[in-house]
Amino acid sequence: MVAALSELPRPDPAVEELVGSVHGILQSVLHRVHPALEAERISMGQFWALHFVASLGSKGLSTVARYLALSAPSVCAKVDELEAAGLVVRHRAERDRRIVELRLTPKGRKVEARLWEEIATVVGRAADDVPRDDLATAVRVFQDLRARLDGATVPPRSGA
Amino acid sequence: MVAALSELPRPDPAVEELVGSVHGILQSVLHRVHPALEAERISMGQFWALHFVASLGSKGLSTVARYLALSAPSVCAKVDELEAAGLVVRHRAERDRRIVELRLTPKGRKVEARLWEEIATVVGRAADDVPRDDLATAVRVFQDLRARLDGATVPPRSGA
DNA sequence: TATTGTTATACTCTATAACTATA
DNA sequence: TATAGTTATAGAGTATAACAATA
Repeated sequence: MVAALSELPRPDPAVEELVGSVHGILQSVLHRVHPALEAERISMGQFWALHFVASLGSKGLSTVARYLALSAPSVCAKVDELEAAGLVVRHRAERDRRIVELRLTPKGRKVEARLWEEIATVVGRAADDVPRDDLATAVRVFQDLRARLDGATVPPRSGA
Repeated sequence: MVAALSELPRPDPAVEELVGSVHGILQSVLHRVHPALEAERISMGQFWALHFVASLGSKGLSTVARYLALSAPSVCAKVDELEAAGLVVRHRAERDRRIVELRLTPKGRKVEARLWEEIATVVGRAADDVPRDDLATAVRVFQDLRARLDGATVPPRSGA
């Protein structure tokens, strides 16, 4: 039993620290932004959908679904809600009429901007006394990591 | 309309980049770890509960709930499952018999270790060519941010 | 045939309210 | 009276399967 445990030493503590911190931060931030989301009458999931529709720029629904790591039907339902709220519009692409392109409405852009403003305030306050260089390094490291992780984008979800 | 938009400039782009990257990374990582979770027969939520039970060291259920940013009943249900799976044990504290302390079983420790090993592998692979110093800086920045954000731990959830 | 999106349906997760027991 | 935990129940969120339209 003891032997079995020693065959499973804690892996690189830096990784656990990093992932644990990341998880904790994201939770804290999103938790604090919750009131702002309620004020805009949208859910967390809708916010991230809005974010990817905005940042991917007129891509099809399934592309957005892939970035959200959600199934197409889930995203389809979310888009229904965002469309009903007047934040997003669908329209068929001409060159391939199977594809439904998504775009933010002006209202959608405003809502997204307000929410990022809120997040920036929360994070900015916490990052207040973090040296600018260190913060810039952290941003760069995370962009690199994301690029590397997204690079071999996870296949739809093949088992194991 | 244009004027209204210009009153809402994109906030500090570094913050949006950072939070966006963090969100993307966490999603990628957790998505990739999904098969390992399935192999251990536990859900993502159960994994994080396991993590906090392990890292908080014999704290009560509601403390764990606060760290998970979940309601007590939700965590209570999760602990039921973890206990049924033989990963966690409950026992009443003697000094205050209202409190239910939580601890990992040896099996729970092994499962947690294996999953962190998997996460470390995934992240480690992506972090392969990131300079060690930069990675260390990122870890430090995130620990600071988390400490700052957790510091004024979000109250139970007062509206607005 | 393969792909994009949608609809129908069931399951998991989470929360609020009400209850028990300790303090 | 207040706090820790549990039970009961309802609501979001998500997935899989089956379908429609287009390539």
